[in-house]
Amino acid sequence: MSEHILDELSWRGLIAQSTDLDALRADLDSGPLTLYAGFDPSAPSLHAGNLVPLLMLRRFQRAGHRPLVLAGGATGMIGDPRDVGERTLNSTDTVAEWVGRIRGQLERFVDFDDSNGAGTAAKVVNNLDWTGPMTALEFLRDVGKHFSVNVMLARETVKRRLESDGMSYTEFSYLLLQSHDYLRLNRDEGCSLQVGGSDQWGNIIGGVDLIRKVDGRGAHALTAPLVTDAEGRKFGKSTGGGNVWLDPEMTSPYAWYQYFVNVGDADVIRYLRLFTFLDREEIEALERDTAERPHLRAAQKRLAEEFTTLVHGKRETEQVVAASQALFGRGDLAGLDLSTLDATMAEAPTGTARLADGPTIVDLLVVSGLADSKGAARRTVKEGGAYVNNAKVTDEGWQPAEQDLLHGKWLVVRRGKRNTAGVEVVG
RNA sequence: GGCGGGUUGCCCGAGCGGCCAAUGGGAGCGGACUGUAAAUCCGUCGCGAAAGCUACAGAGGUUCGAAUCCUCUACCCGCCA
Repeated sequence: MSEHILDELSWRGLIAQSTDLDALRADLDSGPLTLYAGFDPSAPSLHAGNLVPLLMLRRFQRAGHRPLVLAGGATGMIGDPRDVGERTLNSTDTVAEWVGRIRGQLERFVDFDDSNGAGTAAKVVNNLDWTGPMTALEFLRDVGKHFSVNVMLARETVKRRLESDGMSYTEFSYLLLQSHDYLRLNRDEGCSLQVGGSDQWGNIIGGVDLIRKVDGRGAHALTAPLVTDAEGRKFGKSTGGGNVWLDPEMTSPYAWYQYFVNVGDADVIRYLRLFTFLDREEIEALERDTAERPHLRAAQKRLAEEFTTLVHGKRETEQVVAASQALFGRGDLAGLDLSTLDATMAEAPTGTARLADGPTIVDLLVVSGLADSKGAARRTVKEGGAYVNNAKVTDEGWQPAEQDLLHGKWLVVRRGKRNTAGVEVVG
């Protein structure tokens, strides 16, 4: 008998808040239970943080339960209130396009196969399907009547917003929409557990309350902690700024891998528990490795490899691992054979330059995307952070010569310790 | 609808009509240390080689000169109706 799903979630650190866990356990044990998590299209792609609840659905599915993945076609039109301020509404077209893209990503993480007859095949739903046709009067009478403004005003986010820049009625209503989703899925799909990030707790509980008030039934809620790094910063905001996106056009697989291979020691073990399916023994072994032989970065490499495979597939992962080894290994770049070099450059960010134009190191840093402007590039050189083919360049006017080109066409340009790119020299 | 307050660089936030490309903090970036880690310390932080250009919600105006004054517009906040 394998470990109970709730026990697994517990040691992985995936349980932040919950309704009665014993009651949930009893329901889980009495057969396949239907659960859901929702994902709003607030961007054209999911980001790494979204994977915590998404993978949680997968963990439940592996344990014999049935996941519903909800794409927030309706809630995405409204916007979940956040602490910082009122959101700008996205156009209907934008939301529709983003829902489509996110839906495609969601589908990759759960299993739709029902051939084993266990009744655990996943299903994707879109809350626009039931929210869209609802009239304002229906919404106010059937949903709104069950919510107390007094209670809503007491919510942390609402309080903070009222103290700062206020909040529109639109965003204030978000809770009702999500609560209604849970009610609908409870009725139509027999869904009795909603999971999400801990910032969703209030919204989830709103649904639990609504189900009890309207249908007199109990429902469960479970949240995972928001992923932050050891400094408490919101996950995915460090390293070059910006989110780490699933869409390979927005965050290349190479960049994704690099992000996770650079995770700090203080975070890596926790991330392994949150983002991978490695078992407890394996993670504990990596924890010992990190403590005893930190310079080998075994845990970081394993995390990056596992997580990249999960998101971008095995083939792509092998390529970015090879590329990373080529660029960061101690091996001499000149010793790489052409096919390895070409393959590496296919993964790394690259730019092109013409030798005839007499590009300087400053130009190379800019065309490779390593520097945002010539001024920034010049600064990098001045600060001693510029390298070509692993050799430091200190002269702003330095220009590559024919014999600098690897295999007659590549220059490997680096800014600082860990930002590397290729420049293909033509003509 | 009335009255009052606000809108500054990635974020927060200061800013006397000239000395403001704009104080300070955070983030970011580079260096030293190490391990493509953390912490720490140092440096840096609109674009441009420079002249200069673009910037302080938007549009006009006053002035030799405006982020700073005036007018209108948009958005936000508060109080009153």
